[in-house]
Parts: sequence; C-alpha cells; structure tokens
Amino acid sequence: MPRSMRHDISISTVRRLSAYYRALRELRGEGIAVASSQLLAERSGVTPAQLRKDLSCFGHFGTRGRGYDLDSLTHELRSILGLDRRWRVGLIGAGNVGSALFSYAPFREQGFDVVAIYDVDPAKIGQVWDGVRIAAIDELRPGAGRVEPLDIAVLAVPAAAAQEVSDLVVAAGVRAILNFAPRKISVPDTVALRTVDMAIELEALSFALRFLAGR
Amino acid sequence: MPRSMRHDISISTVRRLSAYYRALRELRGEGIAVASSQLLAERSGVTPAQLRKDLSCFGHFGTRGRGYDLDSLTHELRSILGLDRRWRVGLIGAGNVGSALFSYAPFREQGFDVVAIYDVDPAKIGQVWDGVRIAAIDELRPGAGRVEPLDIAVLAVPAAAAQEVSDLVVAAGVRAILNFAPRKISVPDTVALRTVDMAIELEALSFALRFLAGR
DNA sequence: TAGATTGTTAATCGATTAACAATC
DNA sequence: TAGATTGTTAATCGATTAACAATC
Repeated sequence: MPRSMRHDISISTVRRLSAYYRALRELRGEGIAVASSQLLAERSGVTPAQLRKDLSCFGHFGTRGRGYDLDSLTHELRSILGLDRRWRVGLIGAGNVGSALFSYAPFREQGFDVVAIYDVDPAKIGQVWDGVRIAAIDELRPGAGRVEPLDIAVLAVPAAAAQEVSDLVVAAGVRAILNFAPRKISVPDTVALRTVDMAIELEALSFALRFLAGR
Repeated sequence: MPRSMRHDISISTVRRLSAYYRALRELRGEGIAVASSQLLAERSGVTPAQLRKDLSCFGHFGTRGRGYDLDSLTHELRSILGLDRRWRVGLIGAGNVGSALFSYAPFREQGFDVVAIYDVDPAKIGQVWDGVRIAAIDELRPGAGRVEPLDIAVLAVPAAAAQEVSDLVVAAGVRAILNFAPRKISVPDTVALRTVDMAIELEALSFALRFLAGR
C-alpha cells in the first residue's frame, strides 16, 4: 500500500471499500475464487471503473486479463480497513440505544470489542453486562480509573449531552468517535468522527415521500 | 415552493435541510427570532453560501439586509421536509435493534408513528409493545391482514433476510424504506431507500485510526 | 440614505465515468 | 497469439464556494 497515496482518500472511497469487502466475502461464500471488477462492482452497487479507481489508491491488486483473486483482495482490504486487529471500544450511554449496540453481534465479529461502558444513571452504574461493569461517566476524567486507553468511543447519549460527553472522551485520549446522538458535535481535527443520525435519514424519506406523492 | 425546482434536489441538500431545521429550533430555543445565513450556517456546520444555495432550491425565505425569520423558516422547512404531518411506520424485526428503535423517542416527536411491528419469531408474535401487537411477517403479504397502508418500513432484520423482506414490503405498497441491516438491498426506483450501516461507519473509523496512527 | 445581507451567477473544486494503452 | 481485463489518464459531471448585483 503506497503510504504516500493515503493522504487524500475521500470518505466516500472508504465507505465503498467496506462495501467491496462485504461483497468479496459474499462471493467467496458462493465458492467463487476469482472475479472481475465487473462482477465485484455489480455486487457492491457501483460501476467497475469506480471500483478499480478506488482500489488503485492503495496498490495493484488485480491481474490484467483475469480479475481479482478474492482471498488475496480480502486480505488486502482487511489490512487497509484495519480489520486485521481488534479495537477497544467504549460505549458511553447504557440506555435503549446503548443496549442494542452492545448486543449487536456484527460489531464484535468485525474486531470491535466493547471493553467499557459508562453511564450517569446511578441505577445503571455497577450493573454488569456480559462481563463488563458499567462505570460512572466521571471515571473517564483524566486521572480517574482507566489505564488502557480506548480506541473508539461510541456515543449513545441524549442530544443535549453529546457535545459535553464528546469533549470528555477527547480529553481522555480517544481518537475516534461514533456518534448516535442526533446533534452536530465538534471535535479537534486529530479526532475521527462519524455520525449516525436516524432523524436525518427519516426526514430524507419523509421528503422523498412528499416528492413522490406530488408526481 | 416552486414545484418545478424540486426535481434535482441532491440527497446531500436534503440532509443539510434537516440540519438547518434542527439548528433553527435550537436558536429559537435561545430566544433568537431572526438570524443571518452566517449564524445559521455556523450552527449547522456549513458555509453561509451553502445554506443560501440550498434554501434557494425551494424559494426565497429571507429578507435582504436582515436575515431569516426563524419561525417562518421553521414553518417552511417543516413543510418541505414533510414534518407537518404524521407518517405511518412499520417496524420489521423486533429484536435488539428493532426494540431500541421502537423506544427511540425522537422518532415519534418528529411525526413518525410505529403503527405496526412484524417478526418471524413465534415467541415474539402476539406480544404487545406499548399498544402495538407484533404480527407475523406473513401478514404483510398482499391480501393478508393490513388495510391502511404503511408509509415507511424500518428494516431491523438480519443481513441475510434483508433483500427478501425488502421485496415483501415493496410488494405491500410501501414507498420508503429505512434499512438497518448491514447489506446492500435493491428496490425499484419508485421506492425511496436510506441505509444506516453501523459496520461501514465503524470501518471508516478503523481506517482513520490506522491512518492517524501511521503519521 | 448607508449598511447589511440575501439570492444567484460564475468560478472552482472534486468526484465519477469513459476510454484505452498496458499486459496477463 | 488473441481475448480479456486491469490500471490510469483524460473528459465529464455535479457540487461547493466565491463574488456581487439586487434590495431591504
């Protein structure tokens, strides 16, 4: 993987890499060993040119006249996406959303281990979920409890608390945040942030329905 | 709202409209009645030019030299986004994710009512959640039970079932789908589809961490 | 009127697509 | 070798940004 090329990779490209990775494993599960960009792209919902262009940001993984060896490309993508190791995830918020995320199996299967859970509710603090004790959110503060740092914080807190909790996890040294709170949060540009906002997606559907209905 | 202009509205624009709508209500909550594109944009995380351009797709909502009246713009955005009415939502899948979505308050507050729940698990079928009886998924089939159509189907099913269930809800006349299953699904282009894919978001963070770490 | 700020056009930027030489 | 398909360059497309005339 040419290190020099890793600079201007767009988030769109990265998200498509995830899609390719998934398609790859699907095809492999069907017993296919080698596939063209045409077939891979079809399964991923993109054009073959798009797929080749995306992959070319990271190296030369195919064989002209033949296509891509699925096992080898899977291995490359695992490495590029950082799925060849395990990540330490802290779940902040043990409410409905937090609980669903905690028991979400694909999470763990991809290498993401929830090793810590935090909440503010005294009724929740001290509970043990599948071996993980729910801690008071104050234990995130510098100097408090935790020694091994978290790689990723998953924010499943109310919108009103999102920015404050985000500041807290950033101060605790977390470098990546997945935010489920329906609120825009600001982080330093050394911290990676992704937001999953169900309200926005629903509103996009609502908009589309109104538009479709008007035709 | 110029009807002729509603054709080529990009999904990016629509998602930003949701952000503006949220920022608007936030500012209004702070007692502010009129705001410039500058202030609104700042709160929404975009440039003022972007905000004005987005709004201009739908009409002229501001006053030159003055800015935007927040109440009036809120009203316009509510109408554009279809939030001035209620939508009938069917939840497909009553597992962990489905259960969290069902109890997710912002859902209802924005006008989305879960009026039906479907599952395949005999242990789940017949349960009543907050007044809604969980039905067998077969009741979605044409000719079966339901009379009033659903506006939106929320898919909270395993990846392996996603396409099949999607086909089923489309056949049942649903025009908008919010898919939480980590799988690409295909729908006719008369159906609006949004996907929330936590695996992709986590993998984007994992990619970013590897990159940040490599600097 | 003078100052402020919109709505919109034109310029820029970036991402996608098409085409094809390289090559297995 | 002939056929197939990659990797990459150039062309296209669309989205964002900058600038400014219109105007409150």
